[in-house]
This record gives sequence, structure tokens and C-alpha cells, in this order.
Amino acid sequence: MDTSLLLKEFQARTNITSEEFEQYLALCEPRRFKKNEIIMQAGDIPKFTLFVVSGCLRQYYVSAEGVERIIYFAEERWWAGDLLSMRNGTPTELNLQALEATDTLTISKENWEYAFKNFPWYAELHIKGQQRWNGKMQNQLGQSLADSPETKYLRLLKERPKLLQRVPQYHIATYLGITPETLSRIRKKISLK
Amino acid sequence: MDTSLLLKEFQARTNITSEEFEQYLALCEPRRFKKNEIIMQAGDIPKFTLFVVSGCLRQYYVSAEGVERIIYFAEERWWAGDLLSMRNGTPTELNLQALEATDTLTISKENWEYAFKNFPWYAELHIKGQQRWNGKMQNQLGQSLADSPETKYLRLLKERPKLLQRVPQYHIATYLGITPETLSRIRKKISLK
DNA sequence: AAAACTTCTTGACCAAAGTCAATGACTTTC
DNA sequence: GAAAGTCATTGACTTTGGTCAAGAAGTTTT
Repeated sequence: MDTSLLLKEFQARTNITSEEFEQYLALCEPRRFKKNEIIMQAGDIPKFTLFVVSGCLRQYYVSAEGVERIIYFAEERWWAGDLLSMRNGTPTELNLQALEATDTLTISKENWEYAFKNFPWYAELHIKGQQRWNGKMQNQLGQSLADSPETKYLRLLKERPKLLQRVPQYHIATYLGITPETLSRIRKKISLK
Repeated sequence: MDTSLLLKEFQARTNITSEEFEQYLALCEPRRFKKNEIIMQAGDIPKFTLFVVSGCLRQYYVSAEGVERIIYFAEERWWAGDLLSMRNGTPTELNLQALEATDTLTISKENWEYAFKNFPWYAELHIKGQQRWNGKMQNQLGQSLADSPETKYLRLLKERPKLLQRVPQYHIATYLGITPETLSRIRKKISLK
């Protein structure tokens, strides 16, 4: 498995020596998931979190009525999983599925705790990452409350054009909180402009 | 200012000695905000974060179209502010307003960094809190995408009945992502059942 | 106590999005 | 290469929520 993307990700955010990287890598286990494979399901107690090396995942809730709502797509260089449930040993409410054949580097609960405790650079990176992620989620919540479906779609088109190529439209629709039909009509309307 | 609520909050989450608490308290500054006072505005570089001792705040975005969307209400025993922007020294996109006369304990950027660096109990508490908050925001995002306005209102009624007593309905409406008129009609419909 | 203001409710109407069903274009499977 | 399956589109219709405007009830100001 190619680990250079993970190194790149770390180097972009912190100063890290080769030794430190190797130490961390030794705690990881490469894992490949098949297309459509369910990696984690609501009710599970997560055993690991992961870093996407290649491929694409979706992380989503299923409401009591059975409605699926994707809260994010994890492409290359993203982390995914449910860290809180993993650390606490409590059942997660989230689901995680591979949308393509996906290569990942996973890290188990025990190894995560070890790295967090023993590698200051990793702890710091985690804390900063957590704060950034928080900002992102708050933003997304604000936008989901304020913006029209068309606005949301246009933003996604601008911010993640490649994602729209690789993911089926009905998944994009549930990410935006609308039906596939409505998304199709929005796309038509835009193309006519 | 009564600081016992803050002590209570810390004790609920960690073992902390009186000395440690006093040390932390020395870094805080009590501040009272008037009803409707704007505490923080989009574009500001936040100088502090705060803990609510008594009163109620709303934290919200204002979209390009001028639509206000509240992402949370901070009542007694909540933290508020924009930690990420404060730490990075970047302008926040969030607004924070007092909905009542509100007593708070504020902590400045410098003192926050000091506490985070020097008080292990505080760092740990922050990291755990951050993870919990993350889960909360992800949850809220999922619900905002999946649930009907009525479902969301009923959940709020169940989870935070007192909040609905103290906050005007038009604020509740923007928190739910609907207009005050729609909320009024939902309430009527429910009362007829 | 009157006037001004704020908040909530209600009605009439309109626009946006959901539902259901059919169709067509591709892919995949056998 | 036929059959089955998947996905996006479109149409007809319904439902939901938004908009605009008026009014009622309660507060605050003067």
C-alpha cells in the first residue's frame, strides 16, 4: 500500500521526521474495502478509524423513518470513522460505506490511544484537526439551514467538482437533503441558463 | 459572580482540586452582557471564549442573503465563542448575541493557551469536550437534513422544554430552519391533537 | 392611560419540493 | 447478444412550506 499520501498529509500540518512517521505507520494496518462494502454500521462499537489512500466513502445516518442522510464523503486524504464512539466504547449512530474499491490505513483504538499519548506531534495534529472539523460541521449545519437546494448544489459544484463525477447523483441528493428527482430538475434548470 | 457552576461543570467531567480550580479561575474574567447585546460579530477576530453562568445566548450565521440561522442556544453551563478563530487569529463567521441579561466567565486567548498548555486536566477536558461537541454537531446536521420541521420541533420540545419558554418563537424557528409562521402552524396542529 | 412596539397568529395565495409512475440510456450478468 | 438491473430524467399531481398582509394580545415607554 502506498503510504506517501499519509506522509504528505502529516507534513502539510506539522514537522515530522521519517522516524516519527515510521513509528506511526507501524501502528496502522492497511485495509482494502470492496465497492459497496459496509465498513461500519449504526449500533457497532467502532474498532478503528481510518485514512483514505484511494477511493471514496460515505458516512451517513439512517433516521427512524429509514431516511438516509449523508453528512460527508471521504475521498483521498480524508479521515473517517467515529472517534468518539471508538474511544468511549459506545455504539455509534453512524454508518460508513465504500462507494468504490477503497484503500485505507486503519488504526485501532489501542494504537490510536498509544499514538495520542506518546507522540506529541500526533496529539497536537489531532486537536487542531478536531477544531477544524468542528468549524466545518458548524458551517455545513448553517448552510443546510439557510440555503436553497440550488445554492447548495452550486456550492458543491464549485468546491468539489470531481466528487460529482465519481458519486451517483442519488447520493449527492441525500447529501444535499433533497430527492434525486429534485436534484435532476435543478441540474436541468442550471443547464438551460 | 457565582463561580460554583463552573466548578460543578469541571467536577462532573474530571477530578480537580480546589487549588487547580482557583488557578484556572484566576485566568477568567467575569463579564455581564445586556439583553440583545452583540458579543461577537462575523468578521471580528475573537478575543475570548466564555462560559455561561446565567442567562442565554444564541450563536448564529448570517447568510449572503441576510438569512439568520441559529446553530445553538447557550444556556447556563454551556461554552460559547469561536475557539478556532480565536486560536488562529482569523476572522470568525459566527455571531453571538445575548438573549437575556447574561453573566459569563470569559477567558482570553492568551490565558486559554496558558491553561491548555499548563493544566493537563484542562487540556484533556477540552479534547473530550471537543469530541462530544463534534458528535453533537454531526447529529444536528443529520437531523436537519432528514427530519420534518414538526419532528424537529417535537424533539426540541422533549429535549429542551425550558428553552422554549425563555426564547422567542421566531428564534426557535430560525434554529429549526423554518419561518415563524410555519412554526406557529405546527404548534397549532400539535395542540389540536 | 394612551401610544408605540413586539410577538404570535391567521388567512389567502404562491412557489418549491415530494411522490408516484413511466421511460430511456447505460451497464452488468448470464 | 438478450435479459436484467441500475440510474437519471420527465410528467402529472399533491403536499408542504414560504410570502405577504392584517390583526390580536401582551409589553414597554412616555
